[in-house]
Amino acid sequence: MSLSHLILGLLEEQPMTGYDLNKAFEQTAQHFWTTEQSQIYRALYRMEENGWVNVENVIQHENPNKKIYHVTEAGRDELRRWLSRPIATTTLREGWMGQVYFGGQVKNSAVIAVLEAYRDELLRDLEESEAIMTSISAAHDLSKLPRRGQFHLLVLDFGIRAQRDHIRHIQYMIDRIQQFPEEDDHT
Amino acid sequence: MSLSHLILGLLEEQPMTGYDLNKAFEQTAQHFWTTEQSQIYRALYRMEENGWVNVENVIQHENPNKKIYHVTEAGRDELRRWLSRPIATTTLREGWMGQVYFGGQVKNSAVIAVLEAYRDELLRDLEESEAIMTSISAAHDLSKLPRRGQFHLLVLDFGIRAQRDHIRHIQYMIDRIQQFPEEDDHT
DNA sequence: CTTGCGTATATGTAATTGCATATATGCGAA
DNA sequence: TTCGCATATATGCAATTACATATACGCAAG
Repeated sequence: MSLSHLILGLLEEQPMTGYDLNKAFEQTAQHFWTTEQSQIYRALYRMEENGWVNVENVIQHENPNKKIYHVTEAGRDELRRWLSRPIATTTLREGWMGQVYFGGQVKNSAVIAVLEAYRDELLRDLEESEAIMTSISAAHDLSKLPRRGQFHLLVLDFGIRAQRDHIRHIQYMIDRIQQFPEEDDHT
Repeated sequence: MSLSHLILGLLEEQPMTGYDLNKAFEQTAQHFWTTEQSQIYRALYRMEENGWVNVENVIQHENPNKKIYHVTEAGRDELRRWLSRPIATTTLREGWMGQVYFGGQVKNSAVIAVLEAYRDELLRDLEESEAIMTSISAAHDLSKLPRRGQFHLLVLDFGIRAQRDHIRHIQYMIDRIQQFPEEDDHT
């Protein structure tokens, strides 16, 4: 259950509410983890049960009351344990590769169309990431970022590099498929 | 529920049993999809309910009886629909990136150790894939593979290229982290 | 004065998953 | 003859997920 760990990481940097966490996932962590808003609240509930976080109730007047979550000592321990744990081999679930793998069952042009649309979508994502990177570079002296920020930026940088390669490889596949026969040669 | 579609793809190429499908996933499809044996049987049950497949009961004497699954016309339709469907944006769940993202909360050496172990594991996987590719190249005249096989090989090739880049990027991160300060500079 | 938006937390529910376990056959090795 | 292995199918169960929906406050625009 890694969602709890990611939340732990975010809360350790800055105590916040479920609502804030959701925004953080949409913005900051979007490059490696997507989740539903409802999962965040359920995870926070479990984490509180585990004693990883505790709640500060804040009464507000201009907005609904809110609950700010703080990491406990036990939570910090768990976070550090997770951070040093060998990376769990992610369960591979790349359905799109299946769509190429079985491409022999439709026309080349169908596979190519699917891959081109995918490539274009990835390109849009890439441009977004690059824009974020550009705006960070403009706003900060990168060499003077706090240590924490250097790790954040490293992940963003990795994401951009990986995405570029990924797009390149998709294009490579498109080019290759263009040379595939439409039907088997039965000579 | 993409598992059913992958099963559909495999069965369309060759009718087989749940047991065979499990082996196919372990061997052939390992590069883009991992699943539990139990999920395969449950998926087959659902697919039968949907009318995507039907069952041929085979009585055996040297081994337990088995059920060979065949794709129906409805299943073929569904398969072709899936193959031409826009690629669903995979839910990102790269927990390991979180381990780097929050690396500021442990020592550089801890993050590096985690990444080095990950890199080595990826290298072992890569070598396996390359060995498979080599043995296929040795056994077949690649230019004379049936169309279906060309798609299979393309995916394997893509997997190898992506894996190589991935390892390269992991190494890049390691090199970068080696230059990170151990603590923030409070001058 | 009512409609929509941003803030804020939460539940309902069906599907799906991971992981463990049960069951059964026949073969070959110790 | 007993043990393990490959073959073969299946269930139990808790955890987790996706997706939809409910609730509620205060502000600003029309």
